Amino acid sequence: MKIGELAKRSGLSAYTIRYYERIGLLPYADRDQSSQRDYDASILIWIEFLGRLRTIGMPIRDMLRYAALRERGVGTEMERREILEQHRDRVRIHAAELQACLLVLDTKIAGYAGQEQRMKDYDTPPPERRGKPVGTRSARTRGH
Amino acid sequence: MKIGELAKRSGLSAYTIRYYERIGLLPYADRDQSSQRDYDASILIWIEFLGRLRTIGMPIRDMLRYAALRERGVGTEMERREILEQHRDRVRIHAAELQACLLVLDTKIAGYAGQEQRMKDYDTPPPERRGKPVGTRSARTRGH
DNA sequence: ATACGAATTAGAGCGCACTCTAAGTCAAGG
DNA sequence: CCTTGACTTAGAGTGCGCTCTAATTCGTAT
Repeated sequence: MKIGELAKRSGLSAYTIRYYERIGLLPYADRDQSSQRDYDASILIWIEFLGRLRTIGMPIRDMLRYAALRERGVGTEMERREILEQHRDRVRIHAAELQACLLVLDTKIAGYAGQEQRMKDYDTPPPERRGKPVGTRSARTRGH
Repeated sequence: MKIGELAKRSGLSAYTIRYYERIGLLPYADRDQSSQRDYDASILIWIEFLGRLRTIGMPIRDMLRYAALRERGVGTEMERREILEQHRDRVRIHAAELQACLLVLDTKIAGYAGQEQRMKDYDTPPPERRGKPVGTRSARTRGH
């Protein structure tokens, strides 16, 4: 399979595939006689897995650590598991924050819906409106 | 309240507060005689709300649309609600994808856990290992 | 008086994850 | 033969959301 075909099948662009190879997320691909990459379908499983890591927001630097361990193969299972577990736990926390925010948002939307035509300059309708310890972002998101 | 105090209370850095004002996310703040920003505590409610939008991953350009409508005040409720609803729906979809990925990840982690010392070069342990339509990222994430 | 800390501005820089350009090679079809 | 289109490389550019620098001005404490 050449890169165009892999791009179609994986959903990544050819640019991204080359980029991933460059940085080490994808293993260096064999080239044919005219130095074009020739892929085995098995790479799709790895790309699919990477896609999942991306969906859950794992930074590329962590995927790289994982990819490096995977290349080393046997004996690296524990470390790989740890990477996965750590990120999973971060995601669970983030997902909970997300749900909390969605809940508040729904209340606000309901507020707007219940107002239809009227409403003054209130930006925060009926419910909620104490407010003291402000701030919602998670530790890993904040940079300082 | 000066910017340092607001920074502490809001969790944003002073840099970020100035940046938000610059781009229009925060209203232009009154300055005192020595042109230092002087904030009213009420701004915290707005910042808290922005924090929530950020937590749910709303891009700044959408927050800006919302902020502009809010500045215009009365008569913009419907549009504001639409912005919120649209993003909420996107987030719900993303959250579902997240859950699906977490599930698969948990299976994989369990696989590693159940292997402890052994395991060959399998990167994808016991369960799963068909694989055909690859690709997990959501429409808004993909750029092509 | 002066030193300190906290603020101001314009604008540069950063980290991330791509995304694209330019210039060139190559195989297959008309 | 020659065009077409898919590929190759190195490296530049993009969009996002901050984050920081430099130079300067204040108000306050010693």
